[in-house]
Order: sequence, then C-alpha cells, then structure tokens
Amino acid sequence: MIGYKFIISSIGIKKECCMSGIRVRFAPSPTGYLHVGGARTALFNWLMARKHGGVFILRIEDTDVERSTSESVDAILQGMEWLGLDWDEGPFYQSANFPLYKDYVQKLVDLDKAYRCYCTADELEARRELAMREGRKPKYDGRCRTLTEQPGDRPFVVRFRAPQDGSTSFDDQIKGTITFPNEELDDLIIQRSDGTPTYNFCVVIDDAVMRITHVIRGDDHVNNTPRQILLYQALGFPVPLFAHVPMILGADKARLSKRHGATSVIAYRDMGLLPEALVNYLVRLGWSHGDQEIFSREEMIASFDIAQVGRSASVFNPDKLLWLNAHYIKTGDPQRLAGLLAPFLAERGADPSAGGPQLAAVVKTLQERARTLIEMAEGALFYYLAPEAYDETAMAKFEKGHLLAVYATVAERLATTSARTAAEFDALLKDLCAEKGWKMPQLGQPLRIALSGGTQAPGIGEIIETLGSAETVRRVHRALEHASTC
RNA sequence: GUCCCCUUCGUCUAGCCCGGCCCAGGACACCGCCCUUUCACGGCGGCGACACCGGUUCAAAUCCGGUAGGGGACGCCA
Repeated sequence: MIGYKFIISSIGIKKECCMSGIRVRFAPSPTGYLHVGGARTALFNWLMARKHGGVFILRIEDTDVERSTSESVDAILQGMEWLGLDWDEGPFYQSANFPLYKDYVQKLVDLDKAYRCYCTADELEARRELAMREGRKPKYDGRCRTLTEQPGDRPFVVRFRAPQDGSTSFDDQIKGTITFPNEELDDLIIQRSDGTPTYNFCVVIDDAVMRITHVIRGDDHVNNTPRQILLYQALGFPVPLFAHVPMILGADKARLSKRHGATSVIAYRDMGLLPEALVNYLVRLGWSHGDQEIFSREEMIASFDIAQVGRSASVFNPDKLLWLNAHYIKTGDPQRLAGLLAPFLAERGADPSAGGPQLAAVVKTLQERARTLIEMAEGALFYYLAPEAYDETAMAKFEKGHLLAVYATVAERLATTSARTAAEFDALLKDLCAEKGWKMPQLGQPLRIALSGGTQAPGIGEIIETLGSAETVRRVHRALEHASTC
C-alpha cells in the first residue's frame, strides 16, 4: 500500500552499501540555515552510517508550510556539502507525502486508536493556562475522547488515543534507559484542523517507512520519544533505536544563538575556516577518543561510537576551533589552500592571476602564520600589492644614514647574486651583516619594511624567494628613495 | 507547577559501566622561559577541577541515597 516513489527508490538506490542494515537520517526543518548544532547531529548520523556501511538519508521536515522556505533548504544543502556530509538518499520532502500520512491517520481512526477532537485552539489555550495557574499539568484533558455524537461540520483535529496508565521507556544509546509514566503523556494531535499532519506523526511514519534503524537527534526530542514509541506500537511498526545528543551552548551556558557570534555553518566558511577544522571541532564536542584531538575523516569514521557521546551539554569554544583551523592550515596542501584563498584575496583587491608570485608559493610562507584564510589573505596582500606606505614608527628606529646604506647595499648585492632559495638569500644576508658589522635585526627589519610595508611578515629569505630578486630590488629602490626624502 | 535529563580544571574532555595504577591525565585559553632577522611556528614549565552532604568499603571521581544548581519538554512548531 505504500507505493510512493521515494520509498521505492530508497530501497533500490544503494543496495550495495546496506550490508549492516543500518539506516540513519538527518531531518532538519527548513526554517533557517544549517547551524552548528544541526551540523553536529548530521555529522554523528553520517559517521554512524559510514562506520557501519549503512545508509545516510537526508529528509526535509517541512510539514509546517508557513515557516518553511526553499531558501532555507538551499542553505542547509549548501552547508552539508561544504562540510562534506554526503547523503545516500534524498533529500526527501515531507510535504510530498501528505497523502501517505493521511492514510495512516485514517488507519488509526479505523482502529479506534485515534479520534476527532472539536476543541478549538483558543479553548485549549485557556485550559492550559488555567491548569498552569492551578499547578496542574497543562495537558489535554481528553474531553473529546469519548464523544459519541459527531457535532456536524465543525472543524476538528485528529488526536491519538494514548494509553493512560503504565509507562513507556526506551534504552537511549547515549543517555541510558529513560522511562515516562504514560499518564504524563496526553492525546497528541496527529492531524490539524486544516487536514495537514503534525510533526510527531510524520516522523514516525517516515522513519518507519524509510526503515530507519537509529534515530540520532537533538535531546530536545527526548520528551517526544515516548509519544512516538506509542505511535509506532499502535501502527504495528518496529521501534527504532534512539540516541539523543546533548545540545551546544554559548559561553554563557545559554542555548547557542546569534548573539554568541556565528552559528551558521556557512558563516564559518566566510570567516575563513576550513571545513575539516569545523568537522573536527564538532566531532570532539561531546565525544572523544582517549586524548586524541586531531582526526582525519578516516580516523573519525574508524573510532566514532555513538555510545561514547557524552550525556551533558557542551559549550562552543571558538578559540579551540581557531586552533584546529590553524592546524589544518599549517598542514594543508598549499595548492588546495591557494584555491580556497583566492576569493578572499579578490575581496581585498588582489588578483594573483594577473601576475606576481604563484599563489601556492605565497601560501607556503603564510601557513604557519595564519589561523584563518582571512588572516592569510591579509598577510598575502603585500606580495601582490607593493607597499604604498611604510610603518614609520618601525622605520624611525633606524637612522637615516643606516637605512640608506642598508638599502643601497642590498639592492646592489641582490642584483648580481645567483641565490635563488630562501636559505641562499638568508645566507647572503648573513654574510652581508658580517661584512658590514651589522646585527641581523639592523638589516632584517628595514628590509622587511621595504618589502612588505610592515614588521609582521614571513622570513626575509622566504619573501625574497617568493617575490623574486627583480621585484625585491624594485621595492628596495623604492624604499631607498623614500628614506632619502625624509 | 509537572515530567525528563545533566553536573571532573574558565572551556572541550580522559578516567566512571569492571572501586585501588588518580593527592585526577590530555587539549584550548592564560602566564613564564627557551628558540629567533619581525610576526608566527615549535619546545619546556606553570596556573587550574572530581557541585555538596551522607552511606557502603581496608580503599570512592568511580557504587548507593539525598541536597543544591543547571537545562529541556509540557504547541493545531519542528
């Protein structure tokens, strides 16, 4: 009876990678961008699938037509792709399955496991408030449960007839066994008065129909779980395993939000973060493998275990993220980094393709000095845009005569040298110092200012090698002129 | 209010299930020293925690009970 296209394809597409039979899904609601919390949940699901050779499904929970937007869907997909969290099936849209949900609602009604409720939203709201004021649980009082006559054409919702005694428990893969007394659970609405199904009902149907084996999601869903289990049972579906991952907090221990800085995954990309750094950071937030801090994708997949995820919420620490990013910049492939860096340089008015040193060579001189691609771009700028002004305070530390002598000597020596590598240039400069009786800083600093404009830059030898001696000599001449006119 | 969950350095965490190796280990941040032609990188060292109270035990971060604090849920949102 379940003949919908996505279901058939979900069975057919990836037969070869279903060896373990594990099927997990990431099911965001498209009401905003992909934030770090969601990204971590997606990552844990992805790791679960990859580790066990299972299937990772992406499902968009857009049953709330009011709040869902296609822009959000795009933003989420973009975030997932950037992080390298590839999915095997989907994206599926719940909004495409409304007829399916309707069938199941009808099935429950036919079984007398669901009933029509004619209470209006306003009435419900008023009763909830009253109950709260009187210190009672604000749950539905069940007054339409036993209605015998159907009051004509008044609008109604459909409620699930939940058991009123006993208890429902599940063995959470992260938190352990959790038990709820059924009397805490009320008859939840499974179909709105406009005929659309509600979230708690859709997830159950979709997870069952997609044969999800492990539901890994945020722990704000813990309270929904017993209700959903009751639905599984009422419909005769096998109940999946659940794992509720604790949430991510801001530095003030409040739920992570915009005022804590960036929460969107894409914002981190724009801040010059590498996806592997964010992924590494996220996987270690709430999970660990002994003392290991750095994880390649393969290592992550090999060592990840959902049961080892911590039970308590964790605070997002931007400093540590930055440290990881610095690590991945330091150890990254210069060619790849160059490609990622280019747009940041363009934003700053530099165009490596129009001449100047090879960007990858520039990157090499900056890898140990940049924690983000933005910092790297700032540091790389001088290679492509010769300094138009010099750090005068730094320059003022040397006498005019000394500066003129340094620049003249260096220009002269560089014009005739056969040195090509950073080490050779450094040796040449060292010899020069010995010859002239200068200390290295007396030579290095003025030269650095001449080449980069400031005092914070890669090693002199590296700069000269990267810039080339011709351009170096040009810049030294320009500095010489500048020094002689002040 | 009711229910559910959580609690090791400022932060992420190891250890906890299977008590002794833990007067608690690693990492980020911070501080100091070293390296050094700037800035960084790196190296070395320092600071710094078992929420609290009881119980069990020869022995408890680890087991049991309670207290406090924090969070989440209680929607015709997801």
